[in-house]
Amino acid sequence: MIEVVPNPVTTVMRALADPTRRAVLERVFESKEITVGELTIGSGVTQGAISQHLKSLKQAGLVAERAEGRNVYYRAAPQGLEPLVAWMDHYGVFWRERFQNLRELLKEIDP
Amino acid sequence: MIEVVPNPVTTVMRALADPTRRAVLERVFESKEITVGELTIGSGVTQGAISQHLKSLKQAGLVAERAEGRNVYYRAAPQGLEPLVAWMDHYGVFWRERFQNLRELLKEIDP
DNA sequence: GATATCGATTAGTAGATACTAATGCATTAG
DNA sequence: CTAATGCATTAGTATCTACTAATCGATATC
Repeated sequence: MIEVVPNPVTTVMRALADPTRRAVLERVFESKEITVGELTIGSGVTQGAISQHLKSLKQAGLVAERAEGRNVYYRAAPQGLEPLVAWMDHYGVFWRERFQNLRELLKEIDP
Repeated sequence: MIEVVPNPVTTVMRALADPTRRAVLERVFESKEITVGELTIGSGVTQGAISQHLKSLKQAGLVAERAEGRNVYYRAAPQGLEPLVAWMDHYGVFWRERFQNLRELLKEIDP
């Protein structure tokens, strides 16, 4: 089954399917902004590999970038996860399972 | 970065990353129960391929099976998506984005 | 019992993908 | 101006993956 241009769900899922890449994304999510060099440290792979992963993540719409001098700062783009949320939503799993948590959360935020 | 046994998030994401396999899962989700033969029809791939995809999905905990005679009936196992939900939950994306929808949904269910 | 059907499994293959090492291009520092 | 740093990109490689075609075991049908 050929998809000439993969649909957004596929793109996002594929981006998240690799543990190294997901680890990169998680670090981006946890920091307000982070450079490629910082991401490389402790990643276990080379700087080139990190740049490649960031490219995938950017294409998937999961991160955004800002160049400043010779550094490039990456930041999270959580809207990129929307296709995934929509997919799960459609298959119903979500609300039913998380219902209780939800209710509590709503109370906390707006009692 | 080696993961001898891939963690559950990776397993689930990988299972969902392939469009053909995801299409199979979607059909399982939409039917109460469905056989391998039925899934093969209109899938665009061979019966062998479908069996292989079902194996992945089963390993990911996304489907369950029941043999009856020479047929095997597959059904959805939505709890298999829990690792994905948990992952998204942890990175916060979920609630913030869906907040409005949520609120409405809650009202409908329990006004 | 012989034959057909269902589904899993296997071997083989083409293409994808995650990585490294090397290089190139800016930008900053000396 | 020259050297060093930060990041992207490229070419090359090993491994993984999605598929087919073929086969096998089990169950059902004739």
